[in-house]
Amino acid sequence: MTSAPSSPSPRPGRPRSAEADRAILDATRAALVELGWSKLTMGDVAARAGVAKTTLYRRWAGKNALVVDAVADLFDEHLELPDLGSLQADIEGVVLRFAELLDRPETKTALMAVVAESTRDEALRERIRSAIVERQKGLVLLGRSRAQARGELPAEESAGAAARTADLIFDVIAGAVVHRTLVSAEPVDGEWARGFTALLIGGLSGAGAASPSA
Amino acid sequence: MTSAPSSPSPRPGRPRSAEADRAILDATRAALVELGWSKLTMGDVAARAGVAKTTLYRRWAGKNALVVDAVADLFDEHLELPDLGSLQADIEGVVLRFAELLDRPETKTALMAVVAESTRDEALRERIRSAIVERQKGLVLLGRSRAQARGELPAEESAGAAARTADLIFDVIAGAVVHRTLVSAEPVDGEWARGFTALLIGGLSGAGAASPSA
Amino acid sequence: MTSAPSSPSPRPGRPRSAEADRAILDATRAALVELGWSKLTMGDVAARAGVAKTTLYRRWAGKNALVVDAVADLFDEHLELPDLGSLQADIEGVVLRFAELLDRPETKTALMAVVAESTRDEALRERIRSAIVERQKGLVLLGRSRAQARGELPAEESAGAAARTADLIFDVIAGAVVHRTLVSAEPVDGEWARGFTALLIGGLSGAGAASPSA
Amino acid sequence: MTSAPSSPSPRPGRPRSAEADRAILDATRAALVELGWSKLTMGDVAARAGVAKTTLYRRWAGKNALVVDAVADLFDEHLELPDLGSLQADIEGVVLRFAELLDRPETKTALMAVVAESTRDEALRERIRSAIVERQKGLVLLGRSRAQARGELPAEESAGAAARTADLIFDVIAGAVVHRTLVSAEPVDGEWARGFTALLIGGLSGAGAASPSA
DNA sequence: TGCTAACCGAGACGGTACGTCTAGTCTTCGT
DNA sequence: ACGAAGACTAGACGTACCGTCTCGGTTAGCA
Repeated sequence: MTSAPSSPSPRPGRPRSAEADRAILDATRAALVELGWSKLTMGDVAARAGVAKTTLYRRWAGKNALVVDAVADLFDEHLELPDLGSLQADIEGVVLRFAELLDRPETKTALMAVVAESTRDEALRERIRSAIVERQKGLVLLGRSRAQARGELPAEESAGAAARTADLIFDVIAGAVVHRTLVSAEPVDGEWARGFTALLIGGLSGAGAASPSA
Repeated sequence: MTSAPSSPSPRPGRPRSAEADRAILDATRAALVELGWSKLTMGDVAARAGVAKTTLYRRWAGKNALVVDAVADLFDEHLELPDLGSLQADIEGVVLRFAELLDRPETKTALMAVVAESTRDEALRERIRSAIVERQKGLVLLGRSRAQARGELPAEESAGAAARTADLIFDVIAGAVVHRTLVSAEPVDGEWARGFTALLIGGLSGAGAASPSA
Repeated sequence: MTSAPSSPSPRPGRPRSAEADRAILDATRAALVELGWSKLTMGDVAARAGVAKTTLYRRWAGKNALVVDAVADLFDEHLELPDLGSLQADIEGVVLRFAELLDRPETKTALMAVVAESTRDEALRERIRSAIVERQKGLVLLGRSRAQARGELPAEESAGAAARTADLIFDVIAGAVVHRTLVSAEPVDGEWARGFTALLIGGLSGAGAASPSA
Repeated sequence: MTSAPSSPSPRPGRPRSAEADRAILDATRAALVELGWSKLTMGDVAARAGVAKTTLYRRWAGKNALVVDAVADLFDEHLELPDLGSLQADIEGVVLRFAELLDRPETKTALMAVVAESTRDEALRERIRSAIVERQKGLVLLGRSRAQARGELPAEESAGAAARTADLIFDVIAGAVVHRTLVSAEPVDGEWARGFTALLIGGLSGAGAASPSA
C-alpha cells in the first residue's frame, strides 16, 4: 500500500506511525462523507486506511475521539480571521466561513454527534473544547480587540466583564450559525449574514447593553 | 403523532393500546436519563415499558423517531410564554425556561443526537421540525406581536421581512441557549439571560438592524 | 378427524364452517409444495385459505397436527391394494404406489418432519399412528391373507407370531421404500421394486425363517 | 469436515480454536438430548459451549449443518463391524448396534429432522450422504465380502449388479431399523434382530433373488 | 322477533429466536 | 516492538413467527 521507505532503520519500529495517522484521519473524513456518523464503523475506517483495527485502537480510544480529531483538522485549516477593515465585515466573514465549514457533509454529520456524546463523557467534552471550541473563541477575542483598536467598540470595564462578554458573543455567533444550518436547515447566505451581523452590532454598540451591572 | 385521527371509522382488528404508547414514551425518557442516548437500546425501552419489542417497531421506525416523540412531549409540557409585562421579561423568561428544559438529562443527551442523525434523514428532520421546532418558533411570533402591541417594537414593513426576522431571532435565541448549554457547557443563569436579552433587544431596536434592505 | 360426530346434540351457536376446513387443508398442502415443512407458517396457511389465524388454532393444536391431517388425506386417497393375482405383483404394486406417494413434494417434506417431531410428542405419535401407520399396516395384513388363500404363504402358527411377522414385514417394506426415497435419494422404479420384492418373497418363503422359535 | 486441510501455508491471522469446535459439538449433542431438535436454538448451543453466536455461524451455515456434524461424530464412534464369525451374527450385530445408536435421544430426535430438511436443501443432502450414509454403506460392502470369503454368499456376476444389490441391502437394513425405531416406535431387541436377519438371509440366499436380470 | 352463544375476519399483543453487525480484545505470524 | 490479518466475546439490531387476545360483526338455534 505504501512505498517501502529506503531508510535503513536497523530496528523495526514505527516508520508507519505518521503516515498511518494521516491515512486514518483521511479515511475517517471520507467515511463521514459517504456514510455519516451513525453508519461509520471502525472496521470500515481501518479497511479504507489499509490498516488493522488494532492500530486504530492503539491510537484512539474509540469512534468519538477519532472523529473529533478528524474534524478538528478541518477547523485548523479553515478557521482564520483576515482583517477585512471593519467590525461588520469581520463578523460577516467569519459567519460565512463558519457556515461553509458546517455545510460540509463531514462536519455537518459529525459535529452534533460528538457534542451529543460529550454530554455523557467528560474527557470527550474536554477534547472538543481544546480541539475546536477554544480556537473558535480565539477569533472572537481577536475580532473584538481589532474593533476596539479601530474605535468601533469601547474598551471593557474589567477583565471579568470582558471574558463574560466574549463568551456571550461566541455563543451567540456560533449558536446562531449552527442552529440555522442544522436545526432550521436553512442556508446561511450573504443576506442572512448581513441581517445577523446588523443585529449583533446593534446589540453590542447599544447603550452599554453588553455589560450588565449585576 | 402516530395515528391519523381523521378517519372516523374504526379499523378492524384489535385497536392499539393507548396505555402502551404512554408507557413506552415514559420508559424512553427514563432510559435517556439513566443511560443517555448512545447506551439506550430498543430492547431496554421495551423491557422497561413492559412491552414487546415488536410493539415499539410497529409504532416507531427506530430509536431516532422514538426519542424525538419522547422529548417532544417535554417541549409540549414545558414551553409556554406567560405575559410578563415587558419584552425584556418575556425574553428572559423564555430563555430561562428553555435552558431549564435543555438542562434536563433526557433532553441534554437526546436533542443534539437526533439533530445529528437528521442531517442524513429527511423524514427525521421533518419530524423534528413539526414536533419541536415549529412550536418553539411560535413563541417568537407571539412574543413579538405582544411587544408590538405594547409599542416596544415597530411593526414590520412586509410579511416577508417579518418572517425572515422571526426566523433570525429564533435561530439567535435557540442557538445561543443551546450552544451555551451543550457546547460551552456553562450554565444559563439569570445573569447570562439578562446579558443576552440586553444584547438582543439592543439589536432589535437598533438602527434598522431588523430589516436589511437587500 | 377433528370433530366428534357421534354427539347428536348440536352445540348452540354458530357451527364451524366445513368449507374452511377444506380450504385450510388444501392451503396446507399447497404451502408444503411451495415452501416445504420448515418454511411453512401458520400465518401463511391462514392467508392462503382466506381465513384468520384464530380459526386454524381453534381446530388444530399447531403446525404438526395440521400437517399430519393434511397428508393423511393423501394416504386415504392413494393407498389401496388392488388384487393383482399374485403375491409378487401385490407387493410390487404397493411398493410402487407408496413410492409414488412419497415422491410427491408435500409428503416428501412433511412426513419425516412430523415423525421427527413425534419423537418428543406422544400425542403426535399417536395421531400419526392412527391416521397413517395403521392404515398402511392393514395393507400388509390384507396382502398376506390373500397370499395364504392362494397358497403362496403358509398359515401362521400362532396369533402372536402372525402379528410379529406382520409388523416385521411392514417395517421392512415401508422402511426400505422410505430410506431409498428420502435418505439414499434414489428413485424407486420398476427394477428396484422387482429386486426388492424378490428379496422379500425369498425371505418369507425360505425355511420358516420368518418365525423364530424364541 | 469444516476446513480444507490441503493448504500447507497457514493462513494469516489468528487460527480458529479447535477447542471451540469440540465444545460446540458437545454442547449441540447435550442440547439435543435435553431439548430435542425443534427446541434447540443456536443461542442456547452457543451459551452451553461458552462461545459467541458469531463463532457458530462462522463455522456452520445453520442449525441443520451443525446437527449433521454433531451426530456424524456419533456414527464415527459407534459404527463398526467386528467379525462375529458368520453372516447371521454380523448382520444381527450391526442391526443391534445401529438400533442402539438410533435409540439415543440425540440421534432419535435429530436424524429424521435433518433428513426432512434435506428434501429441500441439496447441500445438506450431500453433507448427510458424505458424513453419515456412505460410512454406513461401507459396512454393507465389508460384511458381504466377508460372507463371500466364508462361502456364505456367492460372488456377484458383475460390478453393476454388485453395487445395485449392495444399495438394496443397505436400504433394507437401515430402512427397517429406522422405521421400526422411529415410526413404529417399537424396540429393536434380539428377537426382532433374529427375525429380521433370518428374513434377509433367506432372501439373499434364495433363488436368484439378489440379481434381477432386468 | 329477539336473545344468546359460538363462530368469523382482522390485527395488535407479549414472547422468543433468528441471522447479521459492530465494538473492542486477543492471538498468530511476518518484518 | 510493531503491524496485518482475522478469530474471539459480548450484545444490540430489526425481522419473522408463534400462539393469545381483543375488537366489531355474522350466523345459527331457541324462545
